[in-house]
Amino acid sequence: MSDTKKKGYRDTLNLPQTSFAMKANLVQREPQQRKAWEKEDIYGQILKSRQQAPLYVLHDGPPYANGDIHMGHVINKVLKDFVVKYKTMTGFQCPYVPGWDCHGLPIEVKVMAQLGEKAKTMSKPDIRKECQKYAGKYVKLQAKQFQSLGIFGDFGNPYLTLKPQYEQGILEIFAELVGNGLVYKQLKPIHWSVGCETALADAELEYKDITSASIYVNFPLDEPSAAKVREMGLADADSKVCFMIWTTTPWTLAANLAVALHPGLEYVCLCFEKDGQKVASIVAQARLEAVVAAAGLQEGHYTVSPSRPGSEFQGLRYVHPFVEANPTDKDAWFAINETFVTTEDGTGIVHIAPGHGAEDYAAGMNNGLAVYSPVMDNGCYDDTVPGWLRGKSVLKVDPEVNDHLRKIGLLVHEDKILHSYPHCWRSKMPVIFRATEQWFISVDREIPAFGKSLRTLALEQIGGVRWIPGWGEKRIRGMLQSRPDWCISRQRAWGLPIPAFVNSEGKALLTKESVAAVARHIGQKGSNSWFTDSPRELLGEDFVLPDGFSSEDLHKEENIFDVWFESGCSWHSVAARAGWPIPVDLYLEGSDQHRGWFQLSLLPALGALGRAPFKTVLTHGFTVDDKGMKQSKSAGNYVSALEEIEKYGADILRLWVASVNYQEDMRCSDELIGRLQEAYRKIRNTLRYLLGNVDDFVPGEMSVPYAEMLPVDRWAMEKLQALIEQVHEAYENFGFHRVFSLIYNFCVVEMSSLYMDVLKDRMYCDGAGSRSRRSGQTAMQSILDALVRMLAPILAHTAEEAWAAMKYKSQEAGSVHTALMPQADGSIDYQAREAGWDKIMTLRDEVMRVLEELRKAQTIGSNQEAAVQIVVSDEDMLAQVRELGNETFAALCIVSEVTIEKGPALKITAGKSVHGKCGRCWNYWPSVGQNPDCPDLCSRCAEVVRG
RNA sequence: GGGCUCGUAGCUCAGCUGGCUAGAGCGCACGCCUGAUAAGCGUGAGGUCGGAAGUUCAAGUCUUCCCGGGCCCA
Repeated sequence: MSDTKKKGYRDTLNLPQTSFAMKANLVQREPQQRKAWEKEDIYGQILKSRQQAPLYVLHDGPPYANGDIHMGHVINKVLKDFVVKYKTMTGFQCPYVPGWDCHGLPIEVKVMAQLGEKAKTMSKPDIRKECQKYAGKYVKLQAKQFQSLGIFGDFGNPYLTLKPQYEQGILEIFAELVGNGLVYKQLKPIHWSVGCETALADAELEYKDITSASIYVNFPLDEPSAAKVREMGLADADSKVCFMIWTTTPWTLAANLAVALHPGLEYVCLCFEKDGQKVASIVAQARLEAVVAAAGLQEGHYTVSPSRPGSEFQGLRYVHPFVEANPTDKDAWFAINETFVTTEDGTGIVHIAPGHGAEDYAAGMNNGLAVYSPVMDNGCYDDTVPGWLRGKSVLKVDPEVNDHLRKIGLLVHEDKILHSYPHCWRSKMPVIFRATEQWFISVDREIPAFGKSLRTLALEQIGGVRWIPGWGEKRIRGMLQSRPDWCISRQRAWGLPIPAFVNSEGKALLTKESVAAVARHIGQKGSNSWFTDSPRELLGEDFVLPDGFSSEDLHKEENIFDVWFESGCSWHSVAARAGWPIPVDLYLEGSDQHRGWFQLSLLPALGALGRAPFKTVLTHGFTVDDKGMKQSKSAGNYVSALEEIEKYGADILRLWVASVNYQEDMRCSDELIGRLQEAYRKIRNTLRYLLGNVDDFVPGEMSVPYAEMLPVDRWAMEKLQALIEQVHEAYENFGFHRVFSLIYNFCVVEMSSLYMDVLKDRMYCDGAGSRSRRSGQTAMQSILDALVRMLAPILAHTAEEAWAAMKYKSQEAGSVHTALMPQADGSIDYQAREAGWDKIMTLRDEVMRVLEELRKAQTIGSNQEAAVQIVVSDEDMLAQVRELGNETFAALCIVSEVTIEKGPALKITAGKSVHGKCGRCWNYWPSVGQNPDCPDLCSRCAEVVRG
């Protein structure tokens, strides 16, 4: 056998040819691509190319500058990148300035730990410098990691909350809030971290289950009050009358100033004997059973008095169990009425310590109590408590308090309770409620300029924001309705100082003008200058001090802002400063930010401008493991983002992000991500096949107009138009997983298994320049060109690679990312032919089933060996196939021959073709052997080979 | 404990305002091809739509309860 014979006619075929490799090699190839992008400043180029275009601003929420990036970051940043790249490709100028949250406890705690003992001898500015170094390190690290995902943005000039200009922006907004009367200082119980010695924001709390003491305590009434209760007929003359309270925080009893009863609930005296003494404990009737059970009282060993409403007990006085003299300058130790008292647990009588609880505080305000908090920063009692408690840590003192109560006979019952309790996110220690002087932003004070409170404004304005998904509005509304005033002060070093001064009388200086003055100074010299410069320098020489203040008697406070206030001003410090209109177009973060950044950006913007900072808020869910459970390093079901990127490449991760519905929890594991490789390969091979078949095609001069294309090519064009429209709609609605499934299904179903397979004969075997081949190439070129552009936002690297491999493109664009999205060709009415094609495809499916039978019987191997006879009853189907023509339908089924006739029922029979096999195209056609010059070829191939 | 939210084949998703025997792709099984070849094609098997009750002529689709996730809070 000669060499040519062995090779057959292979060399005479138009086989696919392309530089676009089948093997992606993403891990090697992608970094090169990114280097090229960086070299040509792709981000700058894109913006330049859109200078005159309308603006679309996605304002980045700043991640915390700490640690490596994780899957949460990947999802968030990749989704943002989808939006930015897509919007860019629809003709918008779409800047993306990434940012980092740089101040705050996590960094300070880490740095302090690193410094160890050394920290004690260091000044605040020196510690802050260490923190700054630390933040800078992680900004660089994360920026690099984000970019390794193929994200475009102004990474050379990100926004950092520690930059002087950013800080100035925060203070400018703060000045507005001060000017609008929203900022006040007050002694108020707040969550206090004993471990970190600072106030904590709600967002800094973690809830954990712990076991606490659960105690029932008798508070004996003083004699006149006890007499009144006896007069009410509730207690015998010889019994000790008490209020029975229940608490899970015995240490707060030292700060007790009152007990609260519900005015509308019925109360009774539970009379029993304790330590030989007759006791009459007042408790809510509804809690009687529970209290009896807790106290372990046996049937017959107690009696219950008639009931009286809580309102009748108001004003009755009691003796504090162990504090001898009222430590406050206001009245204390009497019964008050409060409607927050419930009968869900306890005794229906609530011990009130206004310095140690939110409701207690409110109750204290209502009833003229002092805000008494005998606990120091370190969580130990101060000197105003009884001697046996002084200096002791409130976190450890509960057993002692209980013992003491037991000794003096007032402890009715002691138990343990397992409940969820707030802990400090950094020190992991239980948090206490403690009254301290803090700065607050009021959500209920009316703002004169707007005639409404922040809360009212917020509730109004969120209706005008587009929330995706829609329930986001419900969620934030609920939070806004119930949120307390915003405690914005922290007692730490690493942050932006609250620019308040005090004089030696304790009077605070904090006005719109003073804040604005300090803002200018800090904008120039950074926030470290607060610690190094004098008040006069900070305010500026020309600042006129208000009455009652002098430069000589002016001291700087050392509170810093809650970091949420800092990031909550980014719309001003970043977007407004860049000249972008507020509200910006889009905020896009995890759904936890309804409480965090969304809400805490909304409030400053409303307080300063009276309007929301965003038009649209899009949220995504969180990654869970493959069983739907929360991921954690300790549970071992944690997926490392960096490892995944390194293992599969960025485009696989991007494709994974696109493939899942981000509005819900996203199941994530190495295996799940790995599976996307297969989808990727299918898409890549589709592009490769199309590229390979249009390699010799010059659009324009070789193009065949749609109307003159072969039917199957028109079908492909029609499918493409439908795809373009659907993909467009999906992108516009941020439905990336719909984009993915549309494109992926198109590649698998319409292209790979049908169109590309069917067209092989024509593309490979027809004359290279034949009209029929050009018809197919015209369609393929359009499909390729559109597909690459539609994929670009998702497969950022691969689309660029394919774009580069395309010899001809529809647009003059060096990078696919500067190109525009394809638009459906309005002249192609893809819906008109749909029903007809459905019939044809249904018939094709039937043929496939019959052929499969033949294959099973080993009558044929490939479809080309078969000849098919079809009897059709459906008139419409018959008409459709006739219109298409037998030969075309045969080609569509990739069989050699088809006959079709009308009959009573659908019947398909098939067998091995009786004709000879063409040595070139492998079809079994009647024309094989008819040409004596080429006895082993069909007439078509003979013609092509002879040229 | 409260607010919001999710639960359709092994996986990722469709199933609009309730209406034929619940769909797709992947994966899987079994074949085919060897001129897209660490590719390509075909056929097939997989679901009591988390569970229970109810409304209705009719429920994956509405109501209630329960179970199990997630985020946020207490």
